[in-house]
Amino acid sequence: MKNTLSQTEENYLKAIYHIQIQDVKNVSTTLIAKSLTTKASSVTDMLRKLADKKLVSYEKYKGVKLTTKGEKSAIKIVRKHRLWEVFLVEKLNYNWDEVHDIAEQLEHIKSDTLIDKLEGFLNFPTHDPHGDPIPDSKGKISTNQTILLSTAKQNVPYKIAKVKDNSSALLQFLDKNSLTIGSELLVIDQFEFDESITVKLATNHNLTFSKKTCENIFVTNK
Amino acid sequence: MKNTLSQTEENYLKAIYHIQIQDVKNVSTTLIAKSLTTKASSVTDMLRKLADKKLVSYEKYKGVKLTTKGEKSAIKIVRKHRLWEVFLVEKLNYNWDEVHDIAEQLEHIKSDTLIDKLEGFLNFPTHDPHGDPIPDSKGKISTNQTILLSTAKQNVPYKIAKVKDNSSALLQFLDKNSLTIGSELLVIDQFEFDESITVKLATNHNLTFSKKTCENIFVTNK
DNA sequence: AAATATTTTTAGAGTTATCTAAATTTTTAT
DNA sequence: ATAAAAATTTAGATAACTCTAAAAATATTT
Repeated sequence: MKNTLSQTEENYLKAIYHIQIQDVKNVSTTLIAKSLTTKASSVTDMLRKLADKKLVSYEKYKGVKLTTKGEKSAIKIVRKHRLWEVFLVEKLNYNWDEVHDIAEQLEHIKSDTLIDKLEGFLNFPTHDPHGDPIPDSKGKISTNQTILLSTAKQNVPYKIAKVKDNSSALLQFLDKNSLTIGSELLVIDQFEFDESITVKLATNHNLTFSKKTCENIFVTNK
Repeated sequence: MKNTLSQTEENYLKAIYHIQIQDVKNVSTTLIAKSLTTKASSVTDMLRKLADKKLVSYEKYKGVKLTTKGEKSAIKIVRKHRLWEVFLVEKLNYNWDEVHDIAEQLEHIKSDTLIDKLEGFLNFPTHDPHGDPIPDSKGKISTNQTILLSTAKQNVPYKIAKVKDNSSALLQFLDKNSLTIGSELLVIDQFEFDESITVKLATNHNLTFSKKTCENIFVTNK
């Protein structure tokens, strides 16, 4: 039952996983190709390979879906990625917008013990620096209810739970305003004109977020 | 000046480096093949490739030598390997005989900042868990004088400086006898018959090492 | 429903790293 | 110095992953 996946295979599984939990619809060849910046024809080849290994169920022209086995593998990779991100930020003092590429490499390190030891060393963090939940060693993922800031109600205390896309731009913007996962805020104004939102922070400062920003920040009830 | 090496290329450079600093003679195709458990013909192919990249100087049938550029790359990999080993042992509580394979993977992680940050986090260790020196960020390697235990003088106080081969067997043997890098000892007897050596430890216990063991332990003056 | 556009797959080829088997060169032994 | 042995290289193949271009299937538009 040796199940050695190549880095490429792991990247495909992860990509499929991320599309699958986001888009409700079909996981298509093109979406995968886009997500991995590769060509559709390459994806087709790999899908056949992953199907042979029973990691995905795939029918020509019909899109793809992770099997239980494939999902387990994908979650394992996500777990590794997020734990390494915590390590990089908490222990090596990286900024949360700098860690993605390195974690992208570290997530492929193969060892039966490493990641559990790392998890212990980091004191069993539940979320990564971007607020995404870290699957436990059994693959279980805590799901705390979050909503987009753009849909938040006025005058209800929220805190920032996670950011949607991990692009440096947004992360740096938050950093510049001393905001991070867990920062508390209250929506005090919503402007119909450009759909921007003004929030009051714990520091009593007010800040206005653009529509786009609000659609990339998840909050949870305080 | 993009100098991206594949993992395989890095492994070849490292292998050549290790042979080069050990054996005074020629670094031959066969020695490299043995060290990487691959075939001589594969080595020939790769040597040509590395020569094209000016990482080694290579002439058909004449063996190979790292260029300055190649040696720099090799030392960088060794540095990474050893720093990761320290991390695994000191922070994740691995045993020193368990870390080699994982470090073998971690050494290939590419980042301009990671390894220096890791070094700082580990408090600038000078030696890895096996006693091998860790090159600094400029590639400089501290060379402390060490000799094989088999050539040690009687009644001169030494301490264990490093172990020659990093095989689990020897490391476990040392562990079992509560010996580690830095343990002090005094050679009190040498037997011509089988070339074994009896040493007195700091604990006042005596211990007899076989010839083979003595040829795999380096000591330095206390 | 037919025409058009888009998506997906297939076919064929390139790259990297590997191998086996045969040929060549170097080294060692007689 | 010649013959035999060992080391090394070359030639030809294979496997994994990728690509471009063309063909086939599906989806969209009119």
